[in-house]
Amino acid sequence: MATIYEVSKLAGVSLATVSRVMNNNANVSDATREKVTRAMTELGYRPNSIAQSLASNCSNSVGLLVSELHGPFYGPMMSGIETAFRKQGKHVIIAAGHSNEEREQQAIEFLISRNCDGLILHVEAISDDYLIALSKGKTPFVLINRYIAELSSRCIILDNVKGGYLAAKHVLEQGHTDIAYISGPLWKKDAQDRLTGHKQALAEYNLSFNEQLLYQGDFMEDSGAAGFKHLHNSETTFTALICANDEMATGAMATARECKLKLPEQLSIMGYDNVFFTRHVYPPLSTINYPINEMGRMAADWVLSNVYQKNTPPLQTLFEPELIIRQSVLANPQ
Amino acid sequence: MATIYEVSKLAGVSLATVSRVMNNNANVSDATREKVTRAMTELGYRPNSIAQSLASNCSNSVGLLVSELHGPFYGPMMSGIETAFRKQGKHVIIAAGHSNEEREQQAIEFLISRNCDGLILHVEAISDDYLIALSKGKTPFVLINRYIAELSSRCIILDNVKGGYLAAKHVLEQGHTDIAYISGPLWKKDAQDRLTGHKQALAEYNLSFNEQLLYQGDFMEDSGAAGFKHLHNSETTFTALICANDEMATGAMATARECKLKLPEQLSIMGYDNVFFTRHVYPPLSTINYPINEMGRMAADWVLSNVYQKNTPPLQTLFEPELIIRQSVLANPQ
DNA sequence: ACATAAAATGTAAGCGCTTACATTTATAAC
DNA sequence: GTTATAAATGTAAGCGCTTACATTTTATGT
Repeated sequence: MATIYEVSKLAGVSLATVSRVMNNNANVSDATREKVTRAMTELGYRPNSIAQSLASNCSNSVGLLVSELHGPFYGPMMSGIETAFRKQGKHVIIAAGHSNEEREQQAIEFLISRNCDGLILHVEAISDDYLIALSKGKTPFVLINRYIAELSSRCIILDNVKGGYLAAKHVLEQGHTDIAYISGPLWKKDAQDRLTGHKQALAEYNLSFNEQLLYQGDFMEDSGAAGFKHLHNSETTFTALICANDEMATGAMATARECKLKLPEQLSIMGYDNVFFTRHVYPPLSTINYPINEMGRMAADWVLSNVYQKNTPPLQTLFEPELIIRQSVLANPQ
Repeated sequence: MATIYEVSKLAGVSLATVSRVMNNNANVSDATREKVTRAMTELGYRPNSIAQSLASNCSNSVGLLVSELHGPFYGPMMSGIETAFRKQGKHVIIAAGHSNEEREQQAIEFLISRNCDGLILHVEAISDDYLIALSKGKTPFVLINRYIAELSSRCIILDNVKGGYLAAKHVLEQGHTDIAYISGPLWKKDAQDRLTGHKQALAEYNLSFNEQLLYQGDFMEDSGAAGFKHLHNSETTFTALICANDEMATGAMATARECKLKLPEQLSIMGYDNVFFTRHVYPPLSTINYPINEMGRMAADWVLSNVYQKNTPPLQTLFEPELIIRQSVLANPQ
C-alpha cells in the first residue's frame, strides 16, 4: 500500500502538500493539486485512516451501543444511524449491552478505548450516576430512550406518558371498561411512564385502576404469555388487554389463542412500539408508533453537530408517539 | 488521558517494559510487572488503541457488510458475529450495502480504508469478478451466503438446493399436486438453487414443473403480494404456494386473505428462512430453517482463525437447512 | 569465584499521517 | 523597480504506541 511519502515523491512535492490536498483545507494551487491527485490515482493511494486518526486525534468513528443487535426494535434504529454517518464518512462501531449492567459498562469502556469520537447509547441497566460521571469525561455521548434530568439536552426520548395515554384512550373509546395491563419492568422509566399515561386515561373516563388487572412483565415475549395466563386465571375478568410493548402483546396473543379465546372477539389486544411485524400477526395489532428510526437519525445528527461541528437540521429531543389502529381492538364489547 | 510514557515514569521503568506488560508477551519479572500495573491503575491508564494499531499494523477491527441493518434476517447474523468478536477484544465496524452494486463496493472500500484486519461480507449485487480480484488484495474476507468456486474455502453457505427440495417435499407429502412457486430474483444463486431443489422434489413425485405457476419475486414482501395476485388471476389453479423466503410468504398470505381465501384451508403456504416472526403470523408458517446465527458465528471463527491465528473449533463451510413444520400447510387438500 | 548463557530491561527508530512554523514565491500598490 | 502582503509550499516535530537490537542483570555450571 502506497503511503503519503511515495505520493509526495511521485508528485514532486512535500508531504505537507499532499496532506493538504487530501484534507482540501489550505491554499494549494490548482496546478499542484492536479499533480498530486494524479500521483494518488497512479499509485492507487488510499490514506491510512489509523495514521490519520492518531495524528489528528480524531478517529472518525462513533460507538453505538444497543441492547441487542437482533430484534425488531434496534434494526431500524441502527439503520437510521449508519446511513446518517456514512454520508459523512464516519463509521460506526457497534456493541451489544444485553440489558445487563456489567456488560453495558464493559461495552462503553470498550468503545471509549477504541477512541470513538462520540457515543450513541441505548442503555437500560446502567445507573444514572454512572452516566452522569461519564458525562464529565472527554467522550461526548447522547442517550436514546432514557431521560436523566442532569443530562437533558442529550436525551432523545419518546413521550411515553402520552403513548400510554393514547393506547388506553383508544381502547376506552371502543367501549371497554375492564382493561388488563401488562407492564414492562417498573424500575425502568419508560415502563413507568407508559403505565402512568394508562392511568391518566382511565382517570379521564372516571375508571379506577384495578391492581388485580396489572401484571408486571419484562418486555419480552414470554412474559406476555405468562402475564396473560396469570390474568386469565385470576378472578377478575377483562375484555381488553393492553401490553407495554408489541413483543409481550404477541406472546399474550399466542397464549390467548391456546386458551381457545377468539381474537379479537373475546379479547381485544393493544401493543406498543409498532414494530414491523405487528401488521403480520393475527389479528393485525393495533399499537403505538415509536419513531425509532427517526430518533436514531436524530442521535446521529446530535453527534454530527456536537462532535463534528457539522451543520444539521435543528436538533429535536422529544418525539411524539402516535396511535396506529389495526384490527386487534374490537368496538362495543359486551 | 495518561499515556504509556507517564506510566513508565511513575513505575520507574522504560516505555518498552510497560508495553511488554500490556501485551504480556515477553519476560517481565513479577516485581516490575507489579510496579507497572500499579502505576497503570493509579493513573487510570487506558491504552490508545489507535496508536497500538498504527504501531502494530493491526487494527483489531473487522468489517461487517450486510445488506440491511434492519430486517429479521441480518439481526441474528450480526448478533452471532459481534458476540464472537467481543470475547476476543476485536471490534466490528458495520456497513450496509442495500443490495446495490455501487453501494456494496463503496462499503467495501470504506471498510478497507478503515484498516480492517478482515471482512465478513454478505453481498448480493457485486460481481464474482470483483470479489475474485478483491481476494488478491491484502485484506482477507469471508463470504456469507454466496458461493464462488474460486473462493470456495471462504464461502459459508447453506445447501439451498436441499432446502428447496425439503420445502417442496413436505408439501408434496401432504398430498398437494398443484403447487405454485414464488421465487427470488433468478440472477441470484440462492434463488436459483432453491428453485432447483423444488423441481427435484417435483420430479421425484413424477410431477412436471408448470411454468405458469412460477412467479419471479425479489425476496421482498411486496413481491410476495404481487406474486400471489398474479398467480391468483391466472388461469391455473393451485392448492399450495411455496415462497422462496418468509417475507414473500408473508406478503402472499396477507394478500390471499384480502382475496377472501381461508388459510390454510383454501391455500397452503410454505416459507423459507425461519425468520423469527414466522411463528407469529397466522397461520403459523411452516418454513425451512436457515441457521444464520450459527453461520455468522462461523464466519467470525473463520476470521479469528485465518486473520488472528486463534484456535477455533473446526471451520464448517456448508450448513444444512431443516424443515420446520407449523400450521400453514394443510394435509389432503381437495 | 568465574565464564557463560539466559532473563530482564532499556534505547531508539519507526508506523503514516497532521500541523505549527519557517521559507519561498506570486501579487499588488506605489 | 521596490517594498509590503498574501498565497503557496516546505520542514520537522510530534501523535502514542511496538519492536529490533543493545545492554545490563541474574542464574547456572564448574
